[in-house]
Amino acid sequence: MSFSIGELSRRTGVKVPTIRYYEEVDLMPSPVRTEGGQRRYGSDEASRLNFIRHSRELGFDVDAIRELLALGAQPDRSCEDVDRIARHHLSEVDLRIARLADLRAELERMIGECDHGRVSECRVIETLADHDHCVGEH
Amino acid sequence: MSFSIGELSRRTGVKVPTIRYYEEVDLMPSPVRTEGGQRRYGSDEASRLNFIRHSRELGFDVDAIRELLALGAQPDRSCEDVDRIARHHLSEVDLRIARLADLRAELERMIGECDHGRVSECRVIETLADHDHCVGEH
DNA sequence: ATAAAACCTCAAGCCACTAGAGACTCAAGA
DNA sequence: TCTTGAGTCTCTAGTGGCTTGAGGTTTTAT
Repeated sequence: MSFSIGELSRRTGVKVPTIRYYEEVDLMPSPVRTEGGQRRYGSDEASRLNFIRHSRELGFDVDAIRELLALGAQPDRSCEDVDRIARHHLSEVDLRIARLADLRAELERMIGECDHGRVSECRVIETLADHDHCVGEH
Repeated sequence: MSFSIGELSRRTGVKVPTIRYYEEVDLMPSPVRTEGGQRRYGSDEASRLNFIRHSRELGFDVDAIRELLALGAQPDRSCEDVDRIARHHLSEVDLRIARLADLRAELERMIGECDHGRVSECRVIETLADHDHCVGEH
């Protein structure tokens, strides 16, 4: 019923030092301790940690997760705010994708222009040196 | 012919503390100083800094830029290595785009399933809590 | 009883900067 | 020439989300 931090780590896939870090930044509560001072966890903590891990995998930052956890603890509340946080995050992900796509295009164009000759006439180096060679903006 | 760090900043769009930081990590050489100890730059430094800025905008990390700068300084050399660095970076960008796209799909699905009722039956919260609700892997 | 594995705390490191404090220098105008 | 104020200097610390390591203690299995 009660297990160590190593076992919690195995169950959730979150590394031991990371669990301690989450405790430090108050994402995880301070657990009970054995007489010798070691942490002992139960299934509630495992669920919470799974929630955190999954949220992190989806790219939510620690502040957003804190908010989501707080909202999750109020079951009767409307889930409007949850939706808002998720949508906000989605729009940020969209932005990052768009920026990366631009960048990718620029990189590919740059690489495509290289004739594999000498550095002195390398278009990659030239493009990096002079922003004016670029097609889009970044 | 010789200008201050603020002027260099204006010409390149790189912030003053960032220029000093680049000097510290040896991306930029230590410039000459006035008697009073202020940095003075010339157009070579401005070109180099433009190269750095543009490379950073394209997402190259500091180590890659150091390599590119070193290669750029050897004009007679084949630009094979330049190509390799750029292609390597392109493939990493592709990876990031792919991961973000997966994530985006997951987020959108999650948001789409929310009926805007109470938190207790919120699919967003549920999905975050339980990885098994997910379609792909991450 | 002992040995090994797991655990503890605390501090520092990572990346690429950014911010702020407190002191100094420089260029332009009076 | 003097003054003013904008710009510059160094140094330290902070950011996010951890990771790594040292040096010591506890737990567990034999």
